[in-house]
Order: sequence, then C-alpha cells, then structure tokens
Amino acid sequence: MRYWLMKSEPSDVSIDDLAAMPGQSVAWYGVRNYQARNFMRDQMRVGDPVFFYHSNCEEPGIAGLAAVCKLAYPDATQFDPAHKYYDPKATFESPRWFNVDVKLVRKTRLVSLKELRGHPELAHMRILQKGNRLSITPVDPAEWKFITTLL
DNA sequence: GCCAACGTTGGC
DNA sequence: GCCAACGTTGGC
Repeated sequence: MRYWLMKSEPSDVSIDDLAAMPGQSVAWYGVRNYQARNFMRDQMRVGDPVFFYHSNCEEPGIAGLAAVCKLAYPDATQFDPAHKYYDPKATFESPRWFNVDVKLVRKTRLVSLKELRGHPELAHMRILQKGNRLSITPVDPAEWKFITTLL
C-alpha cells in the first residue's frame, strides 16, 4: 500500500464538493502530466490512502482524507473534442491519459501549507520543495503518520 | 537530439 | 495579477 497526496483546486472540486457527490466519490480526470499519470496508472491500488489537498486558492493545504476507490482507466475527457481536456493524439485503441476514482474518507481541519512548512519532520515532502508543481505525489509512510497526528 | 519559445502551475 | 519553476513542443 502506498500513500498519496492529490491536489485539487477548490473552485473545481473542493472537499465539500466531494462530500456532496453521489457515493462521495469523484473521477480524477484531467491530469495531463506523464509523471502524475504514471502514478495513477501504474502504482495506485484500491484502498490507497490519499490526502485531499486544496491548491491555487486562498489558503492552500490538506483539507481531508480520501482513498483510491477504482483502479485507473482511460480518462473519458481526452476523447471529447468539445472538452477542454480533449487530446487529439489520444485514441480509444491507444489512450494517453488515465484516471482513478477517489472517495471521501472524512473531511479534516485544514492543515495549511504554512503549517506543514513549520514541521521539520516534513522538510522533505515533495510539495514543500521549491518549484514543485506535480499534482499527484507519493507520501512517505512516516510523513503520513506524522500528519495524521495533526488532524 | 538540441534548445528556444511557449504554456501551465500554484504560491504569494 | 505577478512570476519562478518546470514541462512540452517543434524547428532545425
């Protein structure tokens, strides 16, 4: 089992939006970065725990706990010419983009980016490194454990 | 295969 | 809105 952190812009899907969805689950479509895709396609398994992270917003940070609830499958939006995530180079025979589904475990208090930066135990977290832009990152088990004690 | 130009991410 | 950092594209 691996631990993950997945970024979502609350203006797109917030933790409250997730809580309001049927089955409290969502397809993590729209990832158009190969490294993030590979994490979903090759490494994520049903049940893997996820930090649901709010990015590009007033107060970025971890907003809840979630879990992978469906193995990766082709991202439907890549085939839809009307969709902003359409990819003309993708075909049904050879899809380029994949996504898992993620379900809510529980909303937590917001552990802000600022707060995360304040803990030396988390100094090596990927999202805290300068220039990091990856929207899906693995979380070290020790870091996962430490953060859950903050919730 | 190099690399300049361009587009995107995301904190601030 | 700014802009640093980084990924992708495409001409050569």
